[in-house]
Amino acid sequence: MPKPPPTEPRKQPQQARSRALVEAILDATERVLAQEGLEQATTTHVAEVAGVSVGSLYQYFPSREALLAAVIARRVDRDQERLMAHMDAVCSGTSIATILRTNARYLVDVYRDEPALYRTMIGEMERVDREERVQAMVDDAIARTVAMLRPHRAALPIDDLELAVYTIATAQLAVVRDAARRRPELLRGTRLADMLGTLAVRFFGLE
Amino acid sequence: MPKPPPTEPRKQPQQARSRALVEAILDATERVLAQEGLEQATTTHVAEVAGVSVGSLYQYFPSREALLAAVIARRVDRDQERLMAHMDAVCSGTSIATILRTNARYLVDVYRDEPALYRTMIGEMERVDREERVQAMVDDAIARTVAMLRPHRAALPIDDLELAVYTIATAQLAVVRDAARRRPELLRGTRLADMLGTLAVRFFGLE
Amino acid sequence: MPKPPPTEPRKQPQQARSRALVEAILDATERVLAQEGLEQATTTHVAEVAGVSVGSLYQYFPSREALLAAVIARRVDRDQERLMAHMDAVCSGTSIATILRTNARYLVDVYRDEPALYRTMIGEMERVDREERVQAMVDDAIARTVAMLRPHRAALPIDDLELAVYTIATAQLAVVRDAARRRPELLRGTRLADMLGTLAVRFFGLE
Amino acid sequence: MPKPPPTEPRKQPQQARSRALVEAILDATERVLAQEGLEQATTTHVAEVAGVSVGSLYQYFPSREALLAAVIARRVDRDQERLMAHMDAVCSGTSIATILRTNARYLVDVYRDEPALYRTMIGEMERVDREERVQAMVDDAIARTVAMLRPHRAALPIDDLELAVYTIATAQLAVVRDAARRRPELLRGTRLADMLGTLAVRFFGLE
DNA sequence: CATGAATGAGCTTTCATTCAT
DNA sequence: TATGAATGAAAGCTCATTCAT
Repeated sequence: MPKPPPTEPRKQPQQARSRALVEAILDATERVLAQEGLEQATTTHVAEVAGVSVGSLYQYFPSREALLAAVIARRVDRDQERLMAHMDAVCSGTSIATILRTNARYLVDVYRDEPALYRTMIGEMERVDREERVQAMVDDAIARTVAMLRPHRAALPIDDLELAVYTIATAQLAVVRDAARRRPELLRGTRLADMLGTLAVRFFGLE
Repeated sequence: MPKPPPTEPRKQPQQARSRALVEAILDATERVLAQEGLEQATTTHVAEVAGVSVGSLYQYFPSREALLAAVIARRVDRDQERLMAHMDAVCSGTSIATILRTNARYLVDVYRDEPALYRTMIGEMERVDREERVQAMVDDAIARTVAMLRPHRAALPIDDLELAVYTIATAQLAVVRDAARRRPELLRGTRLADMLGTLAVRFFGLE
Repeated sequence: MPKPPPTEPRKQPQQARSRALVEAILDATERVLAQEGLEQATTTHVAEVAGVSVGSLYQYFPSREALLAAVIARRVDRDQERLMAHMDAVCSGTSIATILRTNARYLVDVYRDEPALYRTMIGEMERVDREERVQAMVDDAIARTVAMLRPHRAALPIDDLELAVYTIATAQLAVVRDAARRRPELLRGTRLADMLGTLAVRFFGLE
Repeated sequence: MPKPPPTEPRKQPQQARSRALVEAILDATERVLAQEGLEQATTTHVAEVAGVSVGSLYQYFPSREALLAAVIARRVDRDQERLMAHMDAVCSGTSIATILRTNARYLVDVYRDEPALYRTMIGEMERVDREERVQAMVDDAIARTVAMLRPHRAALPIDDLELAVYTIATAQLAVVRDAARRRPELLRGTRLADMLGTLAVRFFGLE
């Protein structure tokens, strides 16, 4: 039997060639996940789609599990980067209400591109890398928002600020994910983003 | 085929026995899903845990897929029943705000019992029974809420009532599910339920 | 695991009821073999078609193997009876050529009724009951024919009479079986029977 | 997929290796069929006997069915080749009687080598590859013989030439097969072949 | 390093057979 | 005795993983 699979990335590919290979494999995995689903994402098939051999795949990913984790990690990192960059850019010199509304709009943006991929991945996200990255990203976003709101705490009709931010963040994220899966058309326009902005703004009694 | 003896509740005994077996198998499946995850929910293992043979399992469920679908169906049916019963009971003679708050509390109740199970199941729910039950239940709940709010429409600071209710319902459900998965302790107290109630109430400008 | 299955008939059902049951089961088996094929002839399915429980089936047939053997045995016995009766009836007071021709016609008759059944059974016949009945029947028929021809031995252009009869008997049987499987329409008319008669007659230099 | 090095007989080495494996598996299957019978010819067991893993077996044969079909196909192809080569060689410049006799001898040759294998295979042949190869081979042989005899039609005491050839061909084939199964010793000498030759010759009134 | 044929544990599913009722 | 639910061995097949080339 195959040994219990390690999950850590096998190496840090520093060479450009390796990096390119890793990216190609991750891209192929995303493509398969998005178009054919989790069950079809076998190592052989992914390698095939990536145009490399299974052996090469295993050179960079010690197990299927690790491959899936890496796909998720990459997505999450990208999303986080975008989100954080956005929050940094926006956090200075605007009203909190505006910030909350812009954030909501941004969140919708992130999920708009690849609804099919997210549909498949969201389920796996929890399982594969639960404690690590996704968690961290969300928690980081929550922490930043808490930090942002803390100065205005007194003015807000909120007891437990941390819980409130967790609630609203989770709510927004979940609605976007649900829409990605079941109502992708909602991601196209502005209405959902507006609604999520309003949700936050009213929740914090800002309007 | 020989008939059962003409006196007696006809096939009650067999049916009772069968029913018990089916329940035992479903229970075992839930246990495995909750404690060991989807991949470990093999037909052999589930049968083992249920204390029956694989053969018996297949007597009642034509395939692994069908078994998983049945687990979900049972859960969803139960939850829906509880939720609907609750909504019926509550909808008369109280303020809308109170209704929204009570609903939130109830939603939390439903998910409190088996967080680990829902953690695993939620991913599968989409895949196995997406269009049918889960969908129907959520949509039904949304429809009821829309119906309830429509009379007060003019007073609400809401453009698209249907979208608003979808948003808030999805948000509440998702937060509860997320909590079930990642912060089960939140389901124990009242704070999360209160927060979700407040989320809805403020969103509809009712307070 | 099921024990190595016995093949002997479990009991000699002397009571009429039992006998009827056995016949019903054998009939059902033939029907299933003819219409659905060997693979579908599972014990459960046969029992179902026969309108009895599997348990009852096992009361009379100790194994599936035994059941199939019994079906074949019954067929063979019947065919043999018919054939022998025919040969007895025909053997007195006619020319050998006529006898051979009539035999051929009779052989075709036997296989005409249930081509689909024979199609399935012929393959099994060899396997299930090879040495016992089919063999015995053929050998008996050969012996009778040899006996019939021996007096005229001198007049026949044949060295090894036994081998010659084996050859012609096997040939006729095989052609009929092949026709039953692949050209059932040939069994309808007289042409095939005539041809087989001619085959024998000419082989023995009788015409 | 990376290309093989541009010099060298391209994929010859792999193909040679694969081919050897395929042959090994087919050989093993024949051995199992001959010595243990159809039911024992499970994919696992065949792989074991061939000294490869099940996985490898499935790399080359998509299913058990396909494996059995391949065994039969290989046998039939070989036999057909031999038979056709023989008929071509023999058909010029001899009397028809001689041709018929030689053919019979040849037919016996083909079945002499592996009686046990044929015993098992003959049953399967019908089922697995009925319409395709076996049929084609027999029909081809019949067609050739018909063609050969047609010029002498007037001289033959035969009405329906096609039916006559079908009859004699089927008869000869069946007798040989029956002998392969039940009287393998008959295949050793010349007597059976002579008898079958005589059968044909006399049937066509050639002697 | 890359390759992809080879491996084999383990999954889903079937069905002959038994035995408590 | 008849029943048919229960059993579990064993089949066909897949796919993550390895390693000789």
